[in-house]
Amino acid sequence: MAAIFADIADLLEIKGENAFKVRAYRRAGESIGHLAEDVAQVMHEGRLTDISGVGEGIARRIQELLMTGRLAYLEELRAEFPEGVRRLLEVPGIGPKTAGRLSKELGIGSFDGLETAIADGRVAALPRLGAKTAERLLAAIQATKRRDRRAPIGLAWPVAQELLVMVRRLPGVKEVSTGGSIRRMRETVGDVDIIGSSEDIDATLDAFLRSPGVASVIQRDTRRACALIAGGLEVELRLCAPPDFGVFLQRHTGSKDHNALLDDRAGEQGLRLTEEGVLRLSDGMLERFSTEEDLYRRLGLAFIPSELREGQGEIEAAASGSLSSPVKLVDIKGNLHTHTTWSDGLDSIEAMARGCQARGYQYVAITDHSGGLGVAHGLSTARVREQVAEIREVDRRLDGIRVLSGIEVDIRADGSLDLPDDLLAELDIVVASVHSAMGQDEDRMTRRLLQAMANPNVDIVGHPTCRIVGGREPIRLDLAAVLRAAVTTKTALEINAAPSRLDLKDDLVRRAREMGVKIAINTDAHNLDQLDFMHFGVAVARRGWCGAPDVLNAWPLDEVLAFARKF
DNA sequence: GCCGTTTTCGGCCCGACTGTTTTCAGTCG
Repeated sequence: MAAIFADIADLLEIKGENAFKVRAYRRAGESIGHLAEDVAQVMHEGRLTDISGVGEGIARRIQELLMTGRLAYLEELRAEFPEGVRRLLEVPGIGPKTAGRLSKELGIGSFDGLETAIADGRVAALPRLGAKTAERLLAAIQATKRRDRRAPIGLAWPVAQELLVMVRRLPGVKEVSTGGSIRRMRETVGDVDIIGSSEDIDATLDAFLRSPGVASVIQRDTRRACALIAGGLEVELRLCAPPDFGVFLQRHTGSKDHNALLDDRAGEQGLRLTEEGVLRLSDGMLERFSTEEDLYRRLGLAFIPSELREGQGEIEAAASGSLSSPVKLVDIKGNLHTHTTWSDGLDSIEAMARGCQARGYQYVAITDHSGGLGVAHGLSTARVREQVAEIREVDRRLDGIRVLSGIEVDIRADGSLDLPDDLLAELDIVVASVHSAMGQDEDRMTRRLLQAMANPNVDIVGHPTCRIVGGREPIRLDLAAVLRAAVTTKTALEINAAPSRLDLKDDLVRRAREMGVKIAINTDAHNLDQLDFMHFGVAVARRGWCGAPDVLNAWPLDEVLAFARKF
């Protein structure tokens, strides 16, 4: 439904409709996409217009969609343009106006059609579109065609950390931070934004563009440099004067929605936010802020952590003082999903346990695969018992960390588990996960998960939706039913911190949390290095508004074990 | 099309850049 409203917004924009009407549809779509509950439920309870950005008109559209599965309005809009116009918007340099003219005047609705029209000169002949623009568009189409999709955070984040170190050493630099979507820890990023302050902006930008990591320069402005770095990631460095860093960083962290709402709030207070500072409309004075904390305070708000800045109620919460502190990496006391050489991991039980100890954890559960997963050398009943003996032995030998016995037991296609109940009952922690028959329909898949959760030995559902970021769609689930069952059966749902999974994803985490579901943030590490994935999972939990009390492995060990016993 | 302890009508973020113009429309972030 969110995609449908985004579709409508694009088409209205191409059509040249009132820009605010366009924005209304777009905002409504985003609200629905982030909704923490089922839209149908909201409709049945007559609360559609409670959704921010949804009024009478859009509520009617939602209703039509839910009742009939279709939307006449969208179909009419689509009929006005060649199919595929929206794709033209993906080409940098083509906005709604150009897309509208290309489709209306030349009947273009595809990249290929546009390429042909550029080649035979029809594009350059349009008023206000010269030969130079046509040439630029041709290059842009070709780039778009072979463009890699957004970079996964797992790839971009380490690069950003290296860039921060590099930029910090450049001449003139005072402060440096990531900005944009990478600072908000979205699961994918379009580019890596680095935001800094410098006493000599020109010199810093020059030095940046000359540094060895920079492969080619895309653009250089007075306060901004954009470059491709080795590996193909695009990096944008933006700089301001040191006294303005707070406002500058805030502006360039976004999100767009968050900033727009913050602008509204500033407007209500007779202020206007700019890149340089806060403009008092009463006397035209500019207030400058070197820290974000001071800026938010000036607007009467508690500080809003960057991961929460998506325009999804965080400003209201910060205003009313109800924004609770999100969980931090240092709150994490253990890791409840790890693999070793006993199944498909690369390091021993002892090595993984020591690795967790080195990361400051108080406990770790060793959870290798069960037998059904042939490819992963899953453990049979006999091998589980052998492994438990070794786990107990390592636990005795190591001081300062508790090593728990566990398993990642496979949930079979029929919902039964891959190991007998009496064996599972002997283990400290049981993670149950789906690894096969992922194409099942919603009904069957939901029953499969509910059956697994109903088993009192199951403590955590691993990677609950089985999605792969940029790779595999999530399994089909009645999520509301799964969340309800998680509460009643005292089963935690996992945030799998592996950056390729990040499953549950942020908006589902928020929904789960609101229903009182406990979350376990686990690395699912298959080697020592992957133990460092934890912070990605913590970021997802923060984006899902989880505090430490919501996170099972932020609890002391005795409470975790009590939860697992389901008292 | 949405929204409201300044408003139920009149607002809704904005500055920089680019190419095509000769003062500005369109795109981008």
